[in-house]
Amino acid sequence: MATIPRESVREVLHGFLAGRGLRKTSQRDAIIDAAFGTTEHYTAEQLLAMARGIDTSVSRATVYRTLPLLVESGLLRELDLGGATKIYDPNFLEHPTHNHLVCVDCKRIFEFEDPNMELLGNCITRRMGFSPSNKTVKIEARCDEFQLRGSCRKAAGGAPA
Amino acid sequence: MATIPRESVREVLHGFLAGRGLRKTSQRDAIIDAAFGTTEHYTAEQLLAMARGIDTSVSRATVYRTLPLLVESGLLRELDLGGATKIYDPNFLEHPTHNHLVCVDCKRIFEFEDPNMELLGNCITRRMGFSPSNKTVKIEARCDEFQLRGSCRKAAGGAPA
DNA sequence: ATTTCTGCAAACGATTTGCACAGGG
DNA sequence: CCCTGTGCAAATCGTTTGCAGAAAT
Repeated sequence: MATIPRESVREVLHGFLAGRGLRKTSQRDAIIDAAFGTTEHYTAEQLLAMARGIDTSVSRATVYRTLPLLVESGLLRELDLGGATKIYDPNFLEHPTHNHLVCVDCKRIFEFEDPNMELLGNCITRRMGFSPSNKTVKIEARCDEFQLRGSCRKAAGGAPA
Repeated sequence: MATIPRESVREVLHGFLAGRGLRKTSQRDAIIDAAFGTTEHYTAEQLLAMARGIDTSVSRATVYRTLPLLVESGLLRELDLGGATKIYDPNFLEHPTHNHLVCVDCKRIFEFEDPNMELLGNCITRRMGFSPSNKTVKIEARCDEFQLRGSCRKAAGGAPA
């Protein structure tokens, strides 16, 4: 669960921005560092708080304007897990094909990676006459331990919703 | 692709409402008939239009208040396909485990059903110490035909986004 | 110098809600 | 009758955007 060196992520993004004629700014750097300085999921609002911890001048608007850039760069992934707000996941760099299980009891999000799921998705897509571009699997499930004990200790690996 | 007889869907929902101490009203009936009188996907706004085609007195608020009931009854499924608005899918009655492929070229939504996907999802869930409750697979993909010809005829089976 | 960025605050759009009356049981 | 359901319009809430000044190239 090690974080990717901030430096290299920054460099990649600086290249991405340059390629689009976009500029390198201190606010964007703060947002980038905040976005990839954790392996937890976060919302736009939470990212704003984290970025402000690095540079107090970062505004909400800039966060909302920067997030789509990070997503388009391919380094950050946007998740639609059902709630009203979008959730961002910085872990696709390390685990490009992982997916999510949401516990309906405690609402925590657990990540999983499964090569069979990946292969099967590709097969189905091709069989339908398409070329795979992006696959999203969301599993909602009840925690067995929670059912038995009324509480669970699965905290490790899971992020609160 | 036949629609389930409206009558039986209505009866099931009347039972569901009664079980909760909720009442049968003409507006709810219009919304139910509209919701299950098609196999196309729709948004809340589109359902409002369809319901008004049956009973002009149906209001937007009632549609928004009724939709969660239909979803909770298990007859209607809410989809988060990435857009700003939620999409509703009345086809889970006939195909309880189907999933969706969204064409990134034409934005159309195609449904598919695959028993292996179903089994694999269950396996992964159990392996993680959970009991499956609900699985959602969304595949975004490029249409091969569109890539070659610049247009495609896959309309059949697909609903426009 | 030229353009892109930024913060602010107002605008937006889908959805939710308070209210007073209508209507089901 | 009692209590839930309804339409209307206002309120919410996450997100987007117009603007004028600030900063990067």
